Amino acid sequence: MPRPPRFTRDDVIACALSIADDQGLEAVTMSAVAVLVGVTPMALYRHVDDKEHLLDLLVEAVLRELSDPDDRLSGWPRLEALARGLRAAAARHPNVFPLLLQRPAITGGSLTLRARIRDALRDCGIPAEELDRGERLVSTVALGFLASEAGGRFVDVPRDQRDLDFEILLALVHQGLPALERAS
Amino acid sequence: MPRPPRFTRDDVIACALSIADDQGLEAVTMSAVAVLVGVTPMALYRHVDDKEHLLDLLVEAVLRELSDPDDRLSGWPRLEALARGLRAAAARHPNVFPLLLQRPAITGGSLTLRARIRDALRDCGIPAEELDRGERLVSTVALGFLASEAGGRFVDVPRDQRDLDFEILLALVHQGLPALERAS
DNA sequence: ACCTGAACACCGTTCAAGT
DNA sequence: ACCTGAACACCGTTCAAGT
Repeated sequence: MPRPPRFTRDDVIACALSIADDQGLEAVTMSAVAVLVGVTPMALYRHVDDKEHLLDLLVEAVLRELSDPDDRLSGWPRLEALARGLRAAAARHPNVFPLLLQRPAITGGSLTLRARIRDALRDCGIPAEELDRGERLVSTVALGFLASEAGGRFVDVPRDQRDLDFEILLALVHQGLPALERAS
Repeated sequence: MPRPPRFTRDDVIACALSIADDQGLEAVTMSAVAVLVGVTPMALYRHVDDKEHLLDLLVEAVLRELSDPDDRLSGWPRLEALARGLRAAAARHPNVFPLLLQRPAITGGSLTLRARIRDALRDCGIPAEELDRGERLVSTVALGFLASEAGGRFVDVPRDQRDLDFEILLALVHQGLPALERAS
């Protein structure tokens, strides 16, 4: 007997994300998610391969929140806007963010983020053959800082100090871009 | 009846580390460690508070492997040597390394690492009031890259390219140091 | 077609009991 | 004092059965 599904994959993701935000990643258990969806844990497997898959979807959901880059910006300001958008997403979902560093960036959301970074770098004058490396360096520096911040490595550092840290890091990358051109 | 202990905390750490190296972090289960020690899982709790504590000890063990900085080096070369030493440790224990970003750096090993970085920065001419920030930035950049590398985010990037990435990252920080002096 | 109940293998951890 | 057996609460996951 065909029956209409009672919930969607997006429901699962939304519930898992809210648990992660409220109580941390380790609270994201299949049965906790199921309770929030209003269903038994086994029903989740209709929409999700397994727990690892669910975590990947969580990362995707966070990346999908990134707003499209402002078209009026170009070059360095555009790259900077990307970085600030990423930091805002990290602030909204600090518990999910460390996952970004843990798995290869091959899903849709992280691929488009990487493409956006490369576009901005090209716009900054980085030669085509250095775009891949530039993207790796920029995202490594950004994710390193943001994962540190989200992961609590800076808990004892006041907020305004961390804000300044971030600005300095941006300046560091900005002034380092010309060196990237020379690298090849 | 007093009895001599059959194993030490260091035995537990060594076994856990070898499991992590060989089969990954998720294979480090209390019972897997116990099997390798040659004892029941419950016996581990004599030497370790709980599993989280064991993971902290694992991080400590990796940090303790870092060799003392070469006294003949000073200034930037010394900082560079620290970074290369850290990368070598990450290469030996890629599965443990992502943990470094996950918890506050307040244990013995990471405190001495931080102190060494600050010492090297002072030696580079960074003013005293900027040493803390300098340490945060340097370790963030380094850990971000190394955790990315260890975590497999660069699996599809050939080794020699990653080596070059690392050199460029070092150069970026090197040339950015003067900006740090001006920050205050 | 969708969801569930029952069941399985595994996990971390406690505590009283054995030596 | 040190280790273990038994037990507990919890985990992810499967599969046949219900609707």
